[in-house]
Order: sequence, then structure tokens, then C-alpha cells
Amino acid sequence: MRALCGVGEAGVTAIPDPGGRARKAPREMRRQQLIEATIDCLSRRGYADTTMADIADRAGLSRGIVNFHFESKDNLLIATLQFMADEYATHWMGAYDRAGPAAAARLQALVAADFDRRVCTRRKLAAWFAFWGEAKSRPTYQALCGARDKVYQEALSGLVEALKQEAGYGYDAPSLALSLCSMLEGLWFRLMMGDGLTRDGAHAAARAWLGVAFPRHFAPDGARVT
Amino acid sequence: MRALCGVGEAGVTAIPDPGGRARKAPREMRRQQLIEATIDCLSRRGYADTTMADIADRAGLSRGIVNFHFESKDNLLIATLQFMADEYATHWMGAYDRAGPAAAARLQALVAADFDRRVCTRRKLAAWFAFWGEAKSRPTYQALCGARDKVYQEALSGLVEALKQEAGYGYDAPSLALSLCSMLEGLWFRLMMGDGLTRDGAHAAARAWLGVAFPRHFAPDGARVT
DNA sequence: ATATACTTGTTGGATGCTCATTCAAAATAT
DNA sequence: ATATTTTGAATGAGCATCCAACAAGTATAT
Repeated sequence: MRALCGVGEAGVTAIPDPGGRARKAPREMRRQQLIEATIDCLSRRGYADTTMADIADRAGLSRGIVNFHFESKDNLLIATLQFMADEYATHWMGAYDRAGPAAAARLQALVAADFDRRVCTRRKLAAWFAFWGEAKSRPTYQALCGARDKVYQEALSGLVEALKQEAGYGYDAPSLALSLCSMLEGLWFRLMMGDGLTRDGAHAAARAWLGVAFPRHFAPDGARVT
Repeated sequence: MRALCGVGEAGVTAIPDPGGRARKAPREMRRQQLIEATIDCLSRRGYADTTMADIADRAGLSRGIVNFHFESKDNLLIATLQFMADEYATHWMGAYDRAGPAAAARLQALVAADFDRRVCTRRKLAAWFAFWGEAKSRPTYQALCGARDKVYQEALSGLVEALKQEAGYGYDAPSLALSLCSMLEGLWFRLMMGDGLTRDGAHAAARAWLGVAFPRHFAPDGARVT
């Protein structure tokens, strides 16, 4: 589906074309191509410096094309954020469902999902932060990001509560759930910032947290204890 | 020092003037006034929509003024970020020094400092995130933000390590320190995003974590155990 | 099949607006 | 009188949007 991934610094290279520059690529494909180009530009140039021309160039198409497929720059950005939010939700929900019924297994799966290659790339993290930086002043962004979080946090809260009942931990479940998902977001932040932190390093830190918070369910390195 | 704090939504109201609109306010005062106006605009309109005119209006001064005191918009933004980074560092270092020699007391003080009124306001958090959103594509911002973190994280790491040695905890200290400061950043993020989370709620979540991670030093509610 | 209208995509330049910067003049200090 | 600070309007660059022309498919007619 996604064509770009390695993201070399190479200049003019366009996205390997779904349908080439050929006219009449299916509507949805061209939209997706433009969305990917937008994520690309956001991650390279930042929100403020991303122009319509940049996006068109990166997609290897002409200047007017965006206004044909999306009505405006704003619409394109919203569609891009929507796409990322949907992709993220689909991803973690799939992991949740595949993890089986045990609360500990589900929690472990959710944490692992956050550091999976498919959603956790420099490119996408940078795009997320570009949006988040603007979110407080744009209700639309805030709504989309908020929706992303709401359900996710509820899922985490439920699991934290379930583990508490299973093992009689003494913590305050809502507070601990909040600190858990804040930590996951913070790790994303540090990954995006560079600093030599790797996806594996971040994942290890998250697992260390699990081991500390739920010692009867997870070993200090985050491996599950039966 | 800082004049604005309550930040009502009120429209044209300028910053209560250090020196009024009177000409010839001391150089440093006018610079500070413009920096405060910049933080204000960033938090209300976001990075992309903050213009020189906005800033001048909010400061209650004329359009050309910024280019006189700072040479360019870029310079003003950098000075603003610099100011926030300095203020933050001064603040937590002061808390650290005032906490006395015990590692647990110092850790508690650092966590409390992060949720103190002076640095943790909606206004300032929003400004931080405006910068962070652009940081990946602007080396200068990244350097300033990175410097902010480096020393802070080292301090936290040292304390986490010290507590481990005091009480023989089983965790991996570097990973746990990373997860701790990620959590603090994530809590800032959620505070900025709104969602009904209060400063006290965020602080409580952080303390809950302390209780979970260092049970021999902190009670479940984060109070110190002697 | 081949020609003819019609729909959908695509292009690149024209248009007009917003904004950072510049600057000459005015105001205030020393 | 001279130096510093402030003003507000002029300048010009960059950008999103618009649009007229063109291209490529698709349906209908011959």
C-alpha cells in the first residue's frame, strides 16, 4: 500500500507512482498518493513550511492537482490527519483482538503495537507532531486527535483495572492508566526528536515500566509471567 | 517580571505595559515584553498563524518594532524559545537544590516542579508544543530543546539509580529513568490538549507512578515514606 | 469498427492576498 | 544638538486558489 519508507534525503525523487504519471489513476489512489506526499512534506519541512507546491512536486504531479482532488489545502491536511488517525486505530485494535482474552497479554500487545514499524516511523511521528503543534489553535485537529486518544485510553484503563483486580495491586487505577498512556506518548516524542533513541530502546523502556507497575504479571524486562 | 498570567480571552487587551506605551522603555524590558507577547500569540494562534502584526498588536506597539529590537521574526522566535528553556532550567534546578540531600526528596521536588504554576500554564505548554511541532525541521529549535532535556534527564537518571542502590529495586535504571521523563512530557502534552485534565490531576498521576516504582520510598499516593 | 459527444483528470500560468521587511520621518531622551 | 526609540506606510516576495485549455478515457450513434 504505502510505497515510500526508507525516505532518503534525495531531492526530486517522487513517490513511486501508483499508476505512474499516467492520467486517470483511480480517484482513491491519487488521493492516497497526495496524502502520502503530505505526510512526507510535513515530516521534512514542518507544518509552517509545507506548501501546496511542495506537496505536488513530491507527488510528481502538477500544481493545480490538489485543488481538484481536495478542495483546499485545509481539506488535504484534515484528510491526512484523518488517515493517520484511522490507520493508528485500526492497528492497535487489531493487536488487541489478536492478543487473546488475558488482560496482561492484551496490555502487552497494545504497548508493542505502539512501537511497531507500521505506525512508528520517524516520518509519521514527525507528521503527528506537526499536527499536534497546531492542534490547540485548530478545533478540527483537536477533535481528530482527541478521538484518537479517547477510545485508546479507555482500553488501557480497563486493562489496568483488570490487572489490579487479578493481583490485588495497591495503585489507583485511573492515575496509573493516565501515567501509562502519557509515557507512551512521551516516548513517541523522544523518538521523533532523535537523540539516538531507537524504537527498540523506547519499547524496552515501556516494558520496564510494565515490569515495575505489574510485578506479578511482568518480569523486570517486560516479559510475561504466567 | 512576567505581567500576563490569567490570560483571559479578551480581544485587544494588550499586556499591562512595563513602562506603558511610553517611548524609551529600557531595552531589556521591551525585549521581554515582546517575548511575552510572542508566547501569547503562539499559544492562541499556533506557530503557523502567528504573524509579526499579531505580536506587535498584542504588545500594544507598532508594526515595525520587532525588527528594531530583534532583527527578524526568526530571531524573535529563537529568543522566545531560549527564554522559555532558561526559565524552565532555572526553575527545576532551584527545586533540586532546595530539596536537601536525599535522593527521594530530590526526585519528588523535580516532579513537583514540573507541575508548578510558574512553568506549567496552558499558555506556556501551548507555546512549547508550537516549537516542538517545528523542531524536527529546524536544527536551531532542536538544539535548544535538546539542551533543555539533556541535563534534566541526566539528573533524573542519577536519582533513579540512587534509589535503586538504596533499596535494591530490581528495575533497569536507565530504562526506568527514560520512562519517567517520557511520562512527564506526556502529561504536559495531555494538559495542553485540554480534555479536562487539571494540573493537579496530572501531578497526582505522576505521584502515583512514584509510589508504584519506588514503593520503599513513596506511598501509593506519592507521599514520601521515611 | 469508427466517429462523435460527453465526462473525468491534469496541467501550468494568472490573480490577488497576506505577510516580513525596510525606511524616512517623528517623538523622546541625553 | 545628537543619539536612541517608535511609528506607519511602502515594497516586494511567496503563496493558495482559480481557471481556461488540453488529454484521456467512456458511452452512444453510425
